[in-house]
Amino acid sequence: MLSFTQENYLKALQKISFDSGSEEVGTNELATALLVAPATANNMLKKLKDKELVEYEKYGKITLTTKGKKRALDIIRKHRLWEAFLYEKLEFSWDEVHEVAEQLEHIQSEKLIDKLDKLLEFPDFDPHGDPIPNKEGKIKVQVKKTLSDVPVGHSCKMVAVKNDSSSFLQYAVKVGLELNAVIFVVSKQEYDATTVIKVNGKESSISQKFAENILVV
Amino acid sequence: MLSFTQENYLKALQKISFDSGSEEVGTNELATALLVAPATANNMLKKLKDKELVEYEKYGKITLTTKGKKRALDIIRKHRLWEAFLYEKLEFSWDEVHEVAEQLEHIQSEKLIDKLDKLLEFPDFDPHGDPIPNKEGKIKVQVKKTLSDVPVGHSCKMVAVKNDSSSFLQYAVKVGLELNAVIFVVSKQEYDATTVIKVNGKESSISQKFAENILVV
DNA sequence: TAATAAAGTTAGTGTAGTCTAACTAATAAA
DNA sequence: TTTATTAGTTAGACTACACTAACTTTATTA
Repeated sequence: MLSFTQENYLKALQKISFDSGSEEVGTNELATALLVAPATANNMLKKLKDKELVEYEKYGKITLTTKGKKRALDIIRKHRLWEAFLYEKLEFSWDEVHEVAEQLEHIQSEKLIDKLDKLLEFPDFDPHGDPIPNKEGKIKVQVKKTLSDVPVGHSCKMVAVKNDSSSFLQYAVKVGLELNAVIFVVSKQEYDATTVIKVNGKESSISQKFAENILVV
Repeated sequence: MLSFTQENYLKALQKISFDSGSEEVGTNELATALLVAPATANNMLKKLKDKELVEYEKYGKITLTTKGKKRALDIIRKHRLWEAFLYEKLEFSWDEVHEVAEQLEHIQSEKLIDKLDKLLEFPDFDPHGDPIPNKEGKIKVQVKKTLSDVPVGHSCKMVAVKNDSSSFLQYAVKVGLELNAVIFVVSKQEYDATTVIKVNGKESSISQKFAENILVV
């Protein structure tokens, strides 16, 4: 049985290694992600090693074991299914789902998750466009590029965001962006790549930085 | 902010005083209900007193303050709404809802509960027939008698159970009983009040003890 | 390659919630 | 009304998770 806290450590490890594209994670990196002191993370790592959830030697890098990865993906699955539920069934907005799902992901009940999955008709992606792992931990991949890659005069469909911060999400909502929104690229500034887009007939000007955080197909 | 554990203490206090019909609760009684040692309960009581959630003097009885009672009813509200959700929307059976609701009741999000309430169309009772307090902690009462009070030859409708143990609930399911089931009292033994009932055309013989735990109108 | 900076570890503390063992107060029974 | 029983309390210890301060190892860079 894993504690709440231990589940969060596994999830953070999976998220960091996924985001960085590397299996190996450092202690400080983990501590920063979890907003704890490095000593705290170090301490927990010993326990996770005893439980054979991580591979880790003194002064070395941390990797999840197969078992650890399975558990982490299971938590991520629950998190994203709950996000989908809040968005689809309870009228939560895009930027509100994450916080509540952080709590709901720790509920222990296989039946609950299976039924939720069924109620939502087995979704492959959550409201942020992130893939929902299936029961075996398999993830559907979708080829994505960022909005900044789309040439002037072309259209695309938004499928995900790279950034979960609520300020980012709220700004996205403001310019009319939501999952599956159709975006037309009107023009692009040569100098700093500031882009004018049209969403639902409404034109907005967005920075390159913002465009790089919008994933499209 | 209350911890998980502290919420459970408040809920237990409310439940005990409701069940016994008296405001006053003893330390051992509380400890027994929570499956902890009396010393543990005593220890926690001091903290709850500091937070002005309970009234309590050394060697005296425990009562919830207005503030404590409000918090307790809020948790009970959440518990019962989740039970209703699991039963109505996720195909959980009668005897499965309690365990999962014990976890879900601690989720912190007013919006979540309001939306859940709306999704369920503002129910007054949970799947066990227990009343769901409204946002202000008000409870709808329903006049109830037990199945053992119904005379031979009469019918009644089941609205609640007095006992939540899973063995009891499973036996209830076995004889065809569920919320709103129509029960016809076929006959009653003079000696020990063993009763024969008919539910959905199926006859079963039940003990007096069992009949006393079924609430009907 | 030696000095410095960054990353990681250890030791010692604190808080929340739990326990057992030993005690005291209140209540019931002889 | 004295004694026995039950209820409640205190003291001390343990585990999980967090911290800070001081230290060690590894990596960087001058």
